[in-house]
Amino acid sequence: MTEAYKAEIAKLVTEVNDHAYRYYVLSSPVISDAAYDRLYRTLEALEQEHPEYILPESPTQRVGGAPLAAFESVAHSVPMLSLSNAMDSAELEEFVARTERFLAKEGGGNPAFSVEYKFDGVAVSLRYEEGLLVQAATRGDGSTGEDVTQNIRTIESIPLKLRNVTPAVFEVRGEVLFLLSDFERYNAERIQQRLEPFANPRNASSGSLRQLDPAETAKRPLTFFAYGVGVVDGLELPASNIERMALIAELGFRVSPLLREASSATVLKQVYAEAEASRGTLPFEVDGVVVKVNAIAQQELLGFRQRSPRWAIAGKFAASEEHTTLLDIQIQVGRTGALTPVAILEPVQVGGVMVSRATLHNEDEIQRKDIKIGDTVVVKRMGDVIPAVSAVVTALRDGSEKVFRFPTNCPVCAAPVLKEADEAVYRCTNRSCPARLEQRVMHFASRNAADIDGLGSKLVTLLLDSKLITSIADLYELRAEVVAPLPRMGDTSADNLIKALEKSKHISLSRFIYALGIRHVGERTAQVLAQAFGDLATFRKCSYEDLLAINEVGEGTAEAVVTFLEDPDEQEQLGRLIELGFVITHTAETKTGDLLAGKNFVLTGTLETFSRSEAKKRIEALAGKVTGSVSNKTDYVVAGTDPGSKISRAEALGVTVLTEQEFLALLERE
DNA sequence: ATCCCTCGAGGTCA
DNA sequence: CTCGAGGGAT
Repeated sequence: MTEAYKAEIAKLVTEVNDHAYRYYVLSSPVISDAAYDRLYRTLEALEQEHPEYILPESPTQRVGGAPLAAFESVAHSVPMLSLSNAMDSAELEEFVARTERFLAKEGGGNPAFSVEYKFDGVAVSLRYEEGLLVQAATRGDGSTGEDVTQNIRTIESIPLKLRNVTPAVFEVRGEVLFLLSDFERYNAERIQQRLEPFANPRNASSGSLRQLDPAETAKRPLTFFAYGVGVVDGLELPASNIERMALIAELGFRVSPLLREASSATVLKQVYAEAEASRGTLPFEVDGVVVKVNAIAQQELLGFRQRSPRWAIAGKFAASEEHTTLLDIQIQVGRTGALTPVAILEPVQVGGVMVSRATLHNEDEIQRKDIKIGDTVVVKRMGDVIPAVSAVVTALRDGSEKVFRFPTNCPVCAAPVLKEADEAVYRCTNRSCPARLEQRVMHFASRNAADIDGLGSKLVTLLLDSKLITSIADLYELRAEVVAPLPRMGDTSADNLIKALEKSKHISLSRFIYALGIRHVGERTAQVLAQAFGDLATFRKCSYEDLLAINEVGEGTAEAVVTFLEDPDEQEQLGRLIELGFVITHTAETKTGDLLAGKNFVLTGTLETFSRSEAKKRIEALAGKVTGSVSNKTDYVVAGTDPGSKISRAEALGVTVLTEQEFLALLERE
C-alpha cells in the first residue's frame, strides 16, 4: 500500500521538476504559477507523511542543512582555467591568425570558431554522480575552490538531477549571476528592509554564494548559465563545442542564447560586433564574447599555456568611461622597489562601482598622456575591472593645473631612486627599504607562496611597526603571548597565527623559491628552478652558468637569482629559516595532488624533457598510473620521438595520444 | 618578431 | 579576483 505513495511522490517530483525546468530554464511555463504552487504543496504534504520516500532531487530539498562554520576546500580534478583577452576586433583577428598558424604547423586543418556570450558572474563547477548533484565548488585559484553545494542547491535553474541521462560522473561548469530584473527587484526589497543595496550584480552574486547560511542564499534570486564540462565519465561527448553546448542544454541547463559558428575572421568580427550592439538589450550582464575553436580535436592539438587554453579567447567589449578630477598623484613602493604613481581621483561612479584611485603605471605614461594634477581626466575600467586614467580633457584646463614631478628620492625611506637603462620604472635603491620589506613579508605569506593563514597586510604592518619582526625569519620566532596584545588580535587569533606559521613550514621547493620574492622569479620560473635543482642546498649553491643553462632562464633572471643568493643578508635569512624548522620537499607540487587520479598512462618513444622513470614519477605524484600496454582502460598514450606500435593500437582503440608538449602542459596544470 | 611571465594595481562583500 | 604594461626568453 505504501508503495503507492512512493510511486506517487516520485511522479510528483518529476512533474514539479519538469515545470520548474520549463519556468526557470526554458522561460516558457505551461501551467500557471498558482497551479505550480498547488502541485508543490501536494508533494510537500505527501513527503511530510512519508518522509522515507523523499527523493534527493525533490524540489523541496533545495534549502536544507544548517549554516556552515566555514567553507571546505575542494580540489578541481580538471583545473578551471581563465581566458586570455582580446580587447578589440583587431586582437580577435590576431587570435584567428595565430590559431590558424599553429594548426597549420601541427597539421590540424583549418579552424572554425564558436561564439557565445561571456557572462559577468561567478564561475562554479557542479558535479553530478549517477545523475544527481553531489557537489558544487567555486573557481577559487583554478585548482582549488570552495564547497558551496548547499548554496548552489537553492538555485532553481540548476537541476538537482540531470534530465534524460545518468552518467557515472558529469561535471558542468558555468556562471552564477543575477538577471538584471531580479537584481533590481531584489535591491528594491533590500532598500525597503533598510539594508544597503548592492553596488552591482557581479559582486552581489559573488557575495550571495559566499553566504554561510543557505537559507540566506535562497532569498537571493540567482540564475545559472552553463558553458562547459569538466570530468565526464559514462557519457559520450560530441566532437564540437557547439554540439556539446546543445547537449548541456538537453541535460537541463540554461546556456548562452548566443551560440554561433564563425568560419572565418570576417564572420567572427561581424558576430562580435552584433553581440556588442545587442549588449544593452540583454536580460543579464555580459562583458564580452567567448570565442572557442569549435572542433575538440583541434582544441586538443592547441593545448594550454600556464593559466589559459590556447584554443579560446575572451573578446571583451569596450568599457564605459566617465569624467572626474585628478586630485593628486601618490607614489607607492612595491616589493621589488618599483615606484608606482597612483592617481587620487574625485570619486566617480564607473560601470557600477565608485572609483577613487587608479594606476598611472609609470613616469612615461604620465608624460605620454600629459597628465597634470588638477586635470579633468577620463576614467575607465580596463576590462571592466581595474580603474585606469585613459586620457586628459585638455579643453577643460584653466591654467591652475600643476605638472607632476617624479620624486628623486624614495617617499618611504628617502634613499635615492634609480631608473635602469631601458627600463620604464624607477626603483628605490635601498635593499632594506621598509616599504619593500613590508611587501616582501606579505608576498611570502600570500596564498601561492607560504600560504600563512591570517597574516594579512594589516597584521604585517602592525608587526613591523611594533618592531616585533624586522625580517621574514622573525615571523617564526613570534610567540602567541607577544602577538595577542596587538590591536584586534586576542588569544585565539594569536594561537591561530602561530599554528598557521607552523603549518607553513612544510612547503614544496617551488613554492619556497617563489615565496622568497626574487625579482623575475614568479610562480612559473620558481617551478622551473625547483625542477632543475631538486633541493634547496643545490639551488643555493648554483652559479650564473648553471642558471643560464636552464631552458626558460635568461640573463636577467640568472643575474637576479645570483645577486639574491650572494647577498649576505639573504643568506642569513635562508639559514635561519632552515634552523627554524622549515621542511622543504622537492616532490612535484601537491596542491592538486589527485589531478590525474584514476588516469592510466602508457609511455612510448623517447621523451626529451625527462627519462621514462622520471615521467612515471611525475604521473604518480599526481595520482595517475603508468602501465605497460595499451588497453581500453588507458586514458592517455604519451608519444615521444620514435614511438612504437602502441600508437597504432591507441588509435585503433580511440585512446587520446599526447605529444610531449601536451603531456607537459597536462602536468603543469598545477 | 612573438609569445608569455612577472608585477603591481582597486573595489566589493564576507 | 582580474587586467595590462613592461620586459625576458626564444
